[in-house]
Amino acid sequence: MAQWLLKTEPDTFSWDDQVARGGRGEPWTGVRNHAAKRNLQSMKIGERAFFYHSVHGKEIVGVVEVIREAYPDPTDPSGKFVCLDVKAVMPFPEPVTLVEIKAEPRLADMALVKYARLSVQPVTDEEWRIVCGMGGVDAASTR
DNA sequence: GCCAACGTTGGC
DNA sequence: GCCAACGTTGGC
Repeated sequence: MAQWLLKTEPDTFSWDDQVARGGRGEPWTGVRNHAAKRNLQSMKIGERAFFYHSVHGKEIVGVVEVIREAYPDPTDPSGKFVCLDVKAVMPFPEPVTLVEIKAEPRLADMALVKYARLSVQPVTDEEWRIVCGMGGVDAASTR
């Protein structure tokens, strides 16, 4: 089971918006980058992803679950890119900020640090555990 | 097929 | 608001 990180600008689509969608979930559209597209296509139903607020907040605010695997992005006129659906699983009691992640030596290799602009990123098992711990949740409870 | 110019993203 | 990083475009 792989883990992921999805970036969104909260002005456009925030954690609260995601929670408001409930179990119906929400299509994760707008990815226009091939590295991110490959990651989207690797994501399987039931896998978890961190929900990251870029620009405003710059923090991981919760965990979402993939409920529909990659399909053509309806917002892409070229038809080349894909999206998938996610639903909210749980919020982080303590959002984990980019500053905190950068200050944690064990997270120095996180894609969020090394490839700041990649909007869909893989997260390793160890990174998942560390970030969950910093966010105040037991990593096992996110499964 | 190379690479300079340009546009976009996102941290600061 | 600036600008570095990086992806994309288009001329050659």
